[in-house]
Amino acid sequence: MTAVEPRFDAVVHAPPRLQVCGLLAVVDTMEFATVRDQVGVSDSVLSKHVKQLEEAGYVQVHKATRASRQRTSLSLTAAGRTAFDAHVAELRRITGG
Amino acid sequence: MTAVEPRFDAVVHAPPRLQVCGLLAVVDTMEFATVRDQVGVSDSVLSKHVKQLEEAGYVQVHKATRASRQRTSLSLTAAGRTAFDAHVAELRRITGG
DNA sequence: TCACCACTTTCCATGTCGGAAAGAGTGACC
DNA sequence: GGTCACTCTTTCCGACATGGAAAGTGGTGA
Repeated sequence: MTAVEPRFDAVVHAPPRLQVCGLLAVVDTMEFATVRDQVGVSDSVLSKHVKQLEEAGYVQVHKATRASRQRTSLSLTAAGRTAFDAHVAELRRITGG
Repeated sequence: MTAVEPRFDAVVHAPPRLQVCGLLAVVDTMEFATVRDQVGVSDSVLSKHVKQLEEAGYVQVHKATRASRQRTSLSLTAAGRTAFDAHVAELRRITGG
């Protein structure tokens, strides 16, 4: 088991973003609408949180036209995975792993 | 391993309060000053967070005069332990246990 | 061109947060 | 009794985060 350096990350910690990261951590990619439904927030709220994750360099947004419909898919970047893993490690440390 | 029902708790989730709960979860009691130093916040900030935990019924505040000094010790209540455990379970669920 | 879809952005009202500083309660000391 | 020190508490404040509603944007098809 590789030890990740525990590191608290406020961008990741906010509930909706923690959920987004948690979802993206176990898949290569997930569609915007799917994430929105899983997290249970509105379009605008998810869009704003995704923007923050994107600006932090944690999430990559990929827009594509699929089946003649605009589809946005999200994925964790390497930095995002690192930050998420480090934050989870910190949560475990705090909560007594 | 008893399964605690995962339940997100905003009162517990805030970083300083999560740390306080994490500390109190592994001891019977801890002094205010010790918690303050461990968490790394000022008196006023800790006082305010403790108040929130107290009002939620999660932390019990016990004031005593020890060695001719006022000493306040904190401890988790049963409700506090339940809420903390449930929140930790929810964090594990979100972050992929 | 117009309607539509899938987000984005703006606007706004509310809530939270921490720092600084004043306040309060208790015991010690003279 | 009065003053001081210690240990929190409370108040005041500005900064920032958050979500809902609604308007806006860009691409697509009729």
